[in-house]
Amino acid sequence: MEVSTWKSGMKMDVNAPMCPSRGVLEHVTSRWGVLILIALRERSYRFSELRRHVGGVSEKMLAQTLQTLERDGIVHREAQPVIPPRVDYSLTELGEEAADQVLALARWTEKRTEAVLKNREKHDEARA
Amino acid sequence: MEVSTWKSGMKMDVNAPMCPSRGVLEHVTSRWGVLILIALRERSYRFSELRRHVGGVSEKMLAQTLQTLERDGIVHREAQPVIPPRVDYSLTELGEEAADQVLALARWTEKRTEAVLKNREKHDEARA
DNA sequence: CGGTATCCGCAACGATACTG
DNA sequence: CAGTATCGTTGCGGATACCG
Repeated sequence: MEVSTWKSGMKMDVNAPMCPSRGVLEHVTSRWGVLILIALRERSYRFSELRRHVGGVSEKMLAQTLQTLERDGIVHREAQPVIPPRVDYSLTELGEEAADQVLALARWTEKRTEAVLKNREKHDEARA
Repeated sequence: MEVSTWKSGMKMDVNAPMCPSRGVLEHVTSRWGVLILIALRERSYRFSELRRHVGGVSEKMLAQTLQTLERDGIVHREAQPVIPPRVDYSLTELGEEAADQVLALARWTEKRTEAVLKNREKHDEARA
């Protein structure tokens, strides 16, 4: 598995990585990207609905993350020309594949969170 | 899948989330966490070796990320009392599980990066 | 070699106000 | 309702220096 193409002496611009897959990976593993993918895997959501379902995300970050994922062809945006406006977000086929992977990771995390918490306690008291 | 326990009107502190699994998820999906897990899944690495293998990471961020993952019980740190110092990093059992999930996601990303790039082009020219 | 400590700039982020 | 615009802050992350 190729992780990097960086060589010492090269100028490394992380936001325009020579390894473009790293950029894609960062989009789907981004803080809100992960939660959006998991939510949309169940069903499509409207903007505000999604904002409520994913707790703690600002309007700005939700819009921004959705735009990024739409540009990547992972999220599909369907705006209906009605008043008041109605916009539905859903996963593309590509997005469903991504969401499956992300969900597997999230499920593992949930299953193992208790173990991680125990480890933190042990580690902290060992240090004290 | 429970994504959030946030309710409107609650004070939401994202760094001490009511849903602790979100914190764990953010550690393993963090920018360098992902790449470290993938590297360590192959074999154990020494500090500088790991730094070279994961291109573009600063000493500070590498140390910081490793400490976080060690505290979570995902990475094992073994320091040998020799001169010059030698420290090896490897995955715990918990870490191997995590790395498997992350690797699956990374593999998917690599397989689909081309498709994403095409989508970006189409999306950008549609906007122009 | 394998870190820690310190400084600091800048992009990311959140809150708020506003618009179609 | 579904965003954009603006602004203020924060904390991520790089650079550098130093230590055991």
